[in-house]
Amino acid sequence: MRTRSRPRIKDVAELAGVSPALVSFALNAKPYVGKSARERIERAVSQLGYRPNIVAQSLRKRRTGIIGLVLSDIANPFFPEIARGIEETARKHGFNVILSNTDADPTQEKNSIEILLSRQIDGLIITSARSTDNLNEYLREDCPVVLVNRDPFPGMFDFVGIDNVSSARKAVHHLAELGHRKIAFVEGESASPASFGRYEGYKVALKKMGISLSEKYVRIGHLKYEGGYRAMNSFWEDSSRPTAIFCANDMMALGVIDACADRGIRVPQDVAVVGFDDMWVASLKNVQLTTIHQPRYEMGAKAVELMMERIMGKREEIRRVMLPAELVVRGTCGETLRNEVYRAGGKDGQEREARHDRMG
Amino acid sequence: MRTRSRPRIKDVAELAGVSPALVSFALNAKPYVGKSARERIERAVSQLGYRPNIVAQSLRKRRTGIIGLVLSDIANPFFPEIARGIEETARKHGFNVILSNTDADPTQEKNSIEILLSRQIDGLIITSARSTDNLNEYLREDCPVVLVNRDPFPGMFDFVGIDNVSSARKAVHHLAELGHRKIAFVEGESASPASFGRYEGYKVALKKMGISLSEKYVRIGHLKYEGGYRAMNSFWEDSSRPTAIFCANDMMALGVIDACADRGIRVPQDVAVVGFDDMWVASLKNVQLTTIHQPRYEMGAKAVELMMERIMGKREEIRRVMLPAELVVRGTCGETLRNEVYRAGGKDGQEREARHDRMG
DNA sequence: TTGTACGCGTTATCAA
DNA sequence: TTGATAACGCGTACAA
Repeated sequence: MRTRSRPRIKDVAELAGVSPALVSFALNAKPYVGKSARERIERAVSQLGYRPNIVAQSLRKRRTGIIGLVLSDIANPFFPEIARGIEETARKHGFNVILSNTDADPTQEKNSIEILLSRQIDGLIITSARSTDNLNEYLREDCPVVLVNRDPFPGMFDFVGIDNVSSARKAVHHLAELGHRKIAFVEGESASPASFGRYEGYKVALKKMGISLSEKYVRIGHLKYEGGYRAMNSFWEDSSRPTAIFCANDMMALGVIDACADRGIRVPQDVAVVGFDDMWVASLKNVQLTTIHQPRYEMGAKAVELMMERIMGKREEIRRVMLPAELVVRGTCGETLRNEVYRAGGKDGQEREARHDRMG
Repeated sequence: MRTRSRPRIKDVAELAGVSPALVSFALNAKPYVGKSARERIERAVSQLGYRPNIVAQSLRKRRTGIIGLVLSDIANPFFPEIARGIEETARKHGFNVILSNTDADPTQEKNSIEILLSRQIDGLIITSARSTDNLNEYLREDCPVVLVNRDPFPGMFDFVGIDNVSSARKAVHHLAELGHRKIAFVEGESASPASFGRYEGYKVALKKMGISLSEKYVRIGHLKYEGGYRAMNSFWEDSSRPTAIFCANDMMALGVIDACADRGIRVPQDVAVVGFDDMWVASLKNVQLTTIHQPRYEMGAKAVELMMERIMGKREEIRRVMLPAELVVRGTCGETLRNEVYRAGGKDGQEREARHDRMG
């Protein structure tokens, strides 16, 4: 049995003996509302349990207070922390977030974005866009767009990410300094500018260390666990056996490590492995993956900050924000087993703790 | 420079030489719209790039097509797959999802729900509600509620979850069958009915196997990694050394395992460990955690199905749906190292693969 | 097939 | 300064 429909502003106005407009003014803390009227209105509001209808507000104000978040799959461990940063920061600014998964399907992505625009969202955040996406279409839309993690069309949209080239360079440089000369690379996917940047960094580091680049040490793993697993097997079967493997993400590194386990190859004694992302699994004692830490929460939070500047009309020019990404040395690169180097304090500390929390 | 504001239905009507009402009929595939008019309308729509304003639609139709999803923290590895199941299924039904994190803070939760109700959401899904939450308040609201994972007030709301008692019983029974008599339990938190159910199952299994319950084998780990870590240390320091440890979730099991690693205790040779949830980490070769598989994607999907029945007014009575949760035997319980038992095929297969995917 | 009221607040105009 | 009235945002539903 449904209860009576929700009270409207008119009901409040009648109960308080004023006009609806005055109720609106009072609720929006506008000036020029008499004290006695204000009090009667407040009483009426709480008596009726009145809550303004945000849909009606949105229609009139031409602002919904909703940000659309488009990503391929929230169940992919890379995204949840970004989403967290986005949602929490948006909420602090009085915005809500609509989540939309695209399965990395361009058609699906287009559909999602169309619907979000129909919903009159105030801003659109797209994470891990690919160069094959037709984002140009949305340039003309009256809705600010911020990209996170990947920037397939640099200079066209606001962007938050990290410097993939220099981060990858750091990782490979570290391996080289440990004495490795046969350093392999497991690439992600070609449509990902992030993955491509990491390949660049790999090449730059090799060059700087005087190591010649060889195709036989490069595989594509499509950013997936299975891809890393296959890449590792492929290295061994081709007898192109590297002593170190740098992977464009942690997922592939885990695949590499598991392939090693199946073949009885010891990590790091026989092969050093380095990943990229610093998923929370990486810090488990049974994993101890050396990797590049991506500040995912902060990426999300910063994306919303950029979005707010746009929504408030405070900025016109495109901004590209690069957050620091640091090498986290753990066990799999063979230097210091079970030694974890983290920069201390700050938001990052909180974040780490939150990661190990879970409700059952 | 903003482009012209988006076209309205009036613009389409004028261009097509018909009334706005007819455009509305045509777009909503209502019958009795003349062929020529229909064609002119379609042309006008595509020429102007018209998209109906869903906010206006929502106001008039008294339906927003939005489902609110309230959870403590999307970055907590337990939730993303549930969220995925919810979002994907909702999308298939033409609904969008607003995501709201509460940090398990009742005040924050209340705020979130109030705002969602103000947004006139058509349904509310709450995952991992606690007995301390004041959900009763929302019973009177004109908005269907479905709970997922935890059901603090059985019979008051629709619910989707698993049978925690029998699942836990299965896990403990398995350990007992392997010969263990000193089986410890690391509990989650008292406000969680799910965690409580697992404790019940633990006790039932012990009784059935003729093992007496002892307080010294029970600890509280608050569902966190650190809690599991501390619990394990506590067992050893108290000299109350169990030969097997059943944890109310995987996160705590990982903490237990890491504590073992730090103390040189071998898993499973010295201590068998069993978790609960089957997070994707559990299947890594370096983890191999025996655990109870929770069909999280399906829980989310089913929650939306229940919600749709409510929204369509097809059902009045409360439903409690219990999905099957199975024991997945891996390495940490010592029976069969590196043997993974999964039921084959079905949605679950897809899900597993998706889990190992990630965009970089 | 069209005119018009309506959903529910906000904002501009006007009156006291 | 304080308040009321009416138009408006944009589609939809119903009577005509």
